[in-house]
Amino acid sequence: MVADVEKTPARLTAKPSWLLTQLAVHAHRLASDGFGQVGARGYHYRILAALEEFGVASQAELGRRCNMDRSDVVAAINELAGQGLVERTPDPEDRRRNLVTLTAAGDRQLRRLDRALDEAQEELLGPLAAEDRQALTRLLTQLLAHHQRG
Amino acid sequence: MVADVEKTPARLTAKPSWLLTQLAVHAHRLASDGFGQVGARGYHYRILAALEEFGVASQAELGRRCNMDRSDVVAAINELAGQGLVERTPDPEDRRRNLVTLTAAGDRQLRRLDRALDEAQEELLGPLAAEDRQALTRLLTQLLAHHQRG
DNA sequence: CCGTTTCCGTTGGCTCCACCAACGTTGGCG
DNA sequence: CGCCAACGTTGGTGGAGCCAACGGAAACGG
Repeated sequence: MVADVEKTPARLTAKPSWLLTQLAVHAHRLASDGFGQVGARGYHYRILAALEEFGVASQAELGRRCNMDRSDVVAAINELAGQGLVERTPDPEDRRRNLVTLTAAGDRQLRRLDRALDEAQEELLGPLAAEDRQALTRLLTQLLAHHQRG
Repeated sequence: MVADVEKTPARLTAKPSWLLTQLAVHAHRLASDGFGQVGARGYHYRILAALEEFGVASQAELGRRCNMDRSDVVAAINELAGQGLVERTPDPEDRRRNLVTLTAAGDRQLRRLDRALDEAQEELLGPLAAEDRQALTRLLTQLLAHHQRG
């Protein structure tokens, strides 16, 4: 048993974009598993979080806040409303808009998802010291901010 | 023009997993655009890179090296072979296997993709100083290594 | 030696996330 | 008023990561 390591090409492992996307796969899997155990996905969490933090909002607003396409917001809200986690009512002051509100059940679900995500977070950062976690967060935040403008 | 910033929820922006996956979206888009201009996608690059670095390999080997599912390797190699970038021949010493070889055209394509990816890389890391790039790479590598064992 | 287990390639299917185009409705503005 | 912009909705695309199942082929164990 020579082990035959089967390493992945240096061309890949050397590129930050590879590291980033591969690690994102793990991050996504961890978060997804946590969400899945509560019967939700990423899109649902994003919307619930936005509603909790900023209150009632139109679907378009939610899309902009959560970095989601309008059409995906529609689908996600259909599902959330179907579970009674969210209410969709026409805006009397602008009949183009729908006002989306967080229900009490939605708030409870959000808290469950928060717990699940926190666990995923711990597992993701696993071996990193607090100092390293902070450095990583800083660098990622900096880069993300840059790419959201340009 | 009040700008109406429409910030994204702190619940999201505070989590490394959010930063990671969102930034990965940008990274993926940059790389994908580059690849697309040469008529390829990520899976193609991975396989060409593995072949160049380690030489002839079976499909299963390629899958393990590039972190791809066997079935996805099949599809990617169909496409690469269709473009003459790769050759698939049965292994005379193990009739279960196919041996995949990089052609001269494949090698040229790989170099084109390398250039495209290097540009994407530059754009991705944009505002980061060399020191920060190094730190980021180190942290990501460390985390990725951890998650590929467990 | 034969049966079981493992490996390989292939087909077909699924989910999530990110997008895009088009349409009808509605508001706002020149 | 007429035009344009915004909104919600429908329907569709594509990449990437998976999983289940199959038949053929090799390896292994009794």
